[in-house]
Amino acid sequence: MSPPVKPVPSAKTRATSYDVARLAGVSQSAVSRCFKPGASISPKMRARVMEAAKQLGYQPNALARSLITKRSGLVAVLVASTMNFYYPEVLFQLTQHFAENGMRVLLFTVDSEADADTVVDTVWQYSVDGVISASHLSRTQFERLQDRHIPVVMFNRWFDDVSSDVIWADSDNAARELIDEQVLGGHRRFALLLGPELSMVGHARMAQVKAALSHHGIEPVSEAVGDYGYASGAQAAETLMAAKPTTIIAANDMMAMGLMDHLRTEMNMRVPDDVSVAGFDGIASGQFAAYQLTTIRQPIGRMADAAVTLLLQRLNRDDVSHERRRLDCLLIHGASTTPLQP
Amino acid sequence: MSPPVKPVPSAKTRATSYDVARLAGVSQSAVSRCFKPGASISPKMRARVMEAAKQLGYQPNALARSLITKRSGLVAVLVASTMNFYYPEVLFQLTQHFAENGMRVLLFTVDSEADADTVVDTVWQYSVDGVISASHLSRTQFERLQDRHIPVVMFNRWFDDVSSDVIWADSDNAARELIDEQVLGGHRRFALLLGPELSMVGHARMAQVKAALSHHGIEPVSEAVGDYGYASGAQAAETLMAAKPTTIIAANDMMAMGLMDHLRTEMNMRVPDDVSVAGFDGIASGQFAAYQLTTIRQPIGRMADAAVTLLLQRLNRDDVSHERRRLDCLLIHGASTTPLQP
DNA sequence: AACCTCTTTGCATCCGAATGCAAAGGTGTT
DNA sequence: AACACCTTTGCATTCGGATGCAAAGAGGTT
Repeated sequence: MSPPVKPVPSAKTRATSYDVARLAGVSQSAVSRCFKPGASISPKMRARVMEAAKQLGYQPNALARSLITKRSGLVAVLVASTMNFYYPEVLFQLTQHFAENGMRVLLFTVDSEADADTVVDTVWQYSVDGVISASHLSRTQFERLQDRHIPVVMFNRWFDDVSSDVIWADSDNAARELIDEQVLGGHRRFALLLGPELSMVGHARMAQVKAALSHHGIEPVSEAVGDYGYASGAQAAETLMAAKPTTIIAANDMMAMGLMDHLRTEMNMRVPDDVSVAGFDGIASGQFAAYQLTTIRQPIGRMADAAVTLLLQRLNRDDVSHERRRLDCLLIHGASTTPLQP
Repeated sequence: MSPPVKPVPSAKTRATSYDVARLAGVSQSAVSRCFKPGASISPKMRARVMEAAKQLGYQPNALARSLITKRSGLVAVLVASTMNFYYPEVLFQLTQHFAENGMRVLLFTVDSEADADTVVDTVWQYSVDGVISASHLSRTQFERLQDRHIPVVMFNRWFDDVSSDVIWADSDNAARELIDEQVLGGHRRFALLLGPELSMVGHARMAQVKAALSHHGIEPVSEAVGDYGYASGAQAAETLMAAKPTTIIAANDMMAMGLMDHLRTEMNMRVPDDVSVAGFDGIASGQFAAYQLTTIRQPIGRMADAAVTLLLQRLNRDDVSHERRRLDCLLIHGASTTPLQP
C-alpha cells in the first residue's frame, strides 16, 4: 500500500489552508495567521503564503473560522414584508452599514409572531452574532435570544416591561409642531387614521397627536384604524370624511397616500384645498410630486447607522446595561397640507 | 489530578450534541442521527434523545454541520439598492420562497460591478450554496462563481456570450400588444424613455417596442435616457415633450411615474388626455390611484418561485446544462393611456 | 438452540481554521 | 562568545456535527 498522497487541489475541490501551507512549504498555522490581521508573521513569510494563496485561489472558510472563533459575522435582520415601503428603506440602509463593517445580513421577512418563532431558532442554529428587529418579535422570543446571549437591537420598537437596546425615532416634537401649526392655521376638525392595534409606534404617534390636540382643547372628530398599508388608507377615507374634518393625520405615509388617492380619485376632493393630509415616516414615495406629503420624517439613515454601531458595541461588551438611543424626527412641510382660508 | 469532568452546560454555554448524548446516555452519533430526517434510529432512542435535547435547549449548530456536509443552506441574493421599487418586491418574494424551502437568504446590495467583486469573495468564504443575481454581476465575476461550482440563477438578466441559468420575463408579446393597441387607437407620435446604457432588459424592452413600431412603419419622435429612478423620469419630461409625442413608453414604471408627475405638476399637462404614458414592470406603486399606470407586468411571484426551484434543482444535479426559463409578461390596461380622440 | 437477516448503535475520523504553548530563530549587549 | 530578550514558527488541540464501518441487538425460521 502506497502512502496516501494528497492530490494537488483541482478546480473541483476548494483549496484549504493546508493546501496553501503545503505549496508554500510552511505550516497551516502560518497560513491562518497570514489572514488574521495583527497576527505575528514576518513579511517574508506573509509574501510566500500570499503568493501560494493567490495561486490556489484560496479564501479562508468563514464557517470553519466561526466554529472556533465563536463569531460568524452574520447578523439577522427582521423586517415585515407587508407592502409598507418603510421597510425596504430600513433594510437597505442597514445592509449597507453592516457591509461597511464587515458583517453580512441574513434576511428574514416576519409578518407575524408565529413567523418570528422559526426565525429565533434559525438565528440560534446559524450562530448569528446579533439581531436587528424592525418587525414582530414577542417578548418571549426576545427573551429567548437574551438567554442565549444574542444581542438584539430593536428598531423603532420596544417592550414596556423588558429592558432592551433600542434605536427609535422620537416624533413627539415634530408631531406637536405639526399640530400647533395646523391649529394656528385655523384647523379645528381633526381626523385620525390609526395604525394597527398592536403597533407600539402607532400608539405612540397617535398619543402624541392627541396630546398636542388636547393641549389646544381639541378632540378628534373621527378616527379609523388601518394596517399601515396603502389599501387600508383608501378604505378609511369615507369613514373619516363622514365627520367633515378639515385635516387628517395618518399614522404612516402609506396610509396617507392611499387616503389622498381615494379622496381625490373616488371622492372628488382636492388635497389640500378641501382637506389636508399628513403622515408619518418620510418614505421616498411620499415625496413624489403626486403626493408631496407633509410628514414627520424619521432619519432612517442615521438610525440604521446607530443601530449597526450599537450592535457592534454589544458584540464586544456583553455586560453593559441596555441603551435606548433616541433620534429626532423632522417635520417635512409638503403640499398635502395648508392653513384653512379665513 | 482528578479526571476532567465536563461541567453541566450552563445557560452561558451552548449545548452541543455531546451534552445531549451524555444526558441521554447515548453516543453523539445517535444524537446527530436524531436530527437527520430519514436516519436509522429506533423510536425509543429518538424519544430519549429528544427529551434530553429539549431539556438542554439543544439545536444543532448549522455552521458545524455545513462544514462536513458541504451544504450551508445559505443563498446569496444580489439586488440593487437604488430606489427602484422593483427590487424590494423581488427580494421579498425570493426570501419567502427560500424560507419555505428551508434556505436562508444572505442579502447583498450591489449597485455596481465593483460592489459585486466583494460579494463574489464573500459568497465563496461563506460556502453559500447558490446565488440569485438580480443586479450587477460581470461576466468575469459570474465565471468566477461557475469555476467554484456555485450555481447562479440570473434573475431577469443574462450574458450574450456565456450560457447560464436564467429566469426571465418575456415582454415581447405584451409590448407588441401595447403598441398595436396604441397605434390602433390613433397614436402615431411615440416618445421613448430608455433605461441606462448597460441594462440588458432595458435594451430588450426598447428593441421590442421599436420593432413593434416599425412594423407599423413608425419611428419614435424622441428618445431620452434615464437611470430607472423616479427623478430621471421627471428629468426626461421636457426633452421628450419637445417633439410633441402623443404617447410615451418608459423602460420601467419608476421612470414612468416620475414622468407622469412632472408632466402633471410642472408642465400642466393631463395624463392621459394630453399625452399617454406606459411603463414596464408592474410594481405595486404604479397601480396606486394617482398613477394607475398602463404597464407590462412581470409575474414576479412566479418568477421568484421558478428561480428558487431552479436553484434547488441545480444543487442536486450540477451536471445538467443550463436552463433559460421564460415567463410571459402581462399587459395591464391602466388609466395612464387612452386612444387618441378622432 | 442454532442460524440468518435486518435494524440499531457506537467508534473513529473528518470537515477547515484558530490559538496556547513551546521550540527555534534573530538581534543586541557586554 | 555567551547570554538575555523579543519575534517568528510549528505542534497539537479545539470548535460541533456527520458518516462509513463494524459490532451488537432484535426478530424470525427451522
